[in-house]
Amino acid sequence: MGSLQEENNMPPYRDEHLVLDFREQLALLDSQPITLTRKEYDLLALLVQHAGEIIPREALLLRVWGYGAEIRTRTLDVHIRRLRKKLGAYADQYIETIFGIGYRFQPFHAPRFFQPNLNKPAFALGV
Amino acid sequence: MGSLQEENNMPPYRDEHLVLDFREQLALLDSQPITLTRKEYDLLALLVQHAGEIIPREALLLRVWGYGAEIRTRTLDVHIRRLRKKLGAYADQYIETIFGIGYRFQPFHAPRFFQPNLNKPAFALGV
DNA sequence: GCGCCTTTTTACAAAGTTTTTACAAGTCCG
DNA sequence: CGGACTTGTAAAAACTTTGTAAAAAGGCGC
Repeated sequence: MGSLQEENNMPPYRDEHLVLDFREQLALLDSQPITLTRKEYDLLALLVQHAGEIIPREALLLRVWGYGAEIRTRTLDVHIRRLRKKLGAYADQYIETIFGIGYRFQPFHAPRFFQPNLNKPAFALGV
Repeated sequence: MGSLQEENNMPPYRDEHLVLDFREQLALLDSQPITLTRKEYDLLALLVQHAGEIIPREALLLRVWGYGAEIRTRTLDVHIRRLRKKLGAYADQYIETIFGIGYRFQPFHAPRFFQPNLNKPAFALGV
C-alpha cells in the first residue's frame, strides 16, 4: 500500500511553474500548493523523475500499482486525467500522451528541440 | 508508560491564542487554562513541538502510546477529537488532518500554505 | 468495594480516494 | 473513408480512512 517514495532523497524538481518536492511529497504550481492524493503523487513523481523520457503504460502500471501485464484497467488514464486537471493551464505542456505506448513528462520550457541522450535507454523503465 | 515530557526544557510555545508550557505541562487558550489529561497533553505537545510538520499516525502511536505498527486502534482519533474540542473555535486551524498519513499542528496565523523547508526531513519522526 | 476520572474499544456515519463502467473521441493504417 | 484499437471523460460503485457518540474497561484514592 505504501507510497513509492518512502525513502526518496532526490533533490526537488523545479521549473518555471512547477516544484515537486520528493521529500515532502508536496507540489507547488506557480507557488501554490496543489494537493495530490497518494496515487496521483506517485504517478507524477515517477513521470517527473524521468522527465523527457517516454514511460510505457505497462511500466507505470507496474511501478505505481504493482500490476502485471495481464491486468486490464483504466485507472491509469483516470489518474492522468486528474493530474492534468490539477496542473491546470500547463497540463498539456507537461504531460504528453504517446499514443500506443505511454506518457511523457516534459519540463516547462524544455529545450525547443529535445536532444536525445544516446546513453540512455530509448524508453525509461523498459518492461 | 510515563509522560513523554518528563524532562522537557523547551521554551514554551506561544502564538496569538495558545500557550503550551512544556515544563509546567500547562496550556492556555486565550489566557484561560485548559485542562488536558496526560495523553491529551502528550499528544498535543508532540504535535506542537513539530509545528508545521506532518506527523504520521504511526509515529504518533509509537511516541505517545508505544504502539508498534501491528496494533490497530482508534484511540488516536479519539484523542485528536478531544483535543480539538478543547481547542474550541481554533481547532481546525490548529490541527490538520493529512488524509492517509497523519496530522499536523499549524501555528496560528501560519502562512496559509506552509513553505517547505528543504533542509528538513520529509516527515517529522519518520517511521 | 465504590465513585470518579481517564483511556480504549466498538459500532456506525461521514468524508475522501481509487477503480470500474460506459461511452465519446482520437489515432493508425488498410 | 472505415474499422480496429487506444485514450479521454464523467459518473457510479467500491473501497479506505477518519470522525463521532456511546459503552466498556482501566486506574486511583478513599
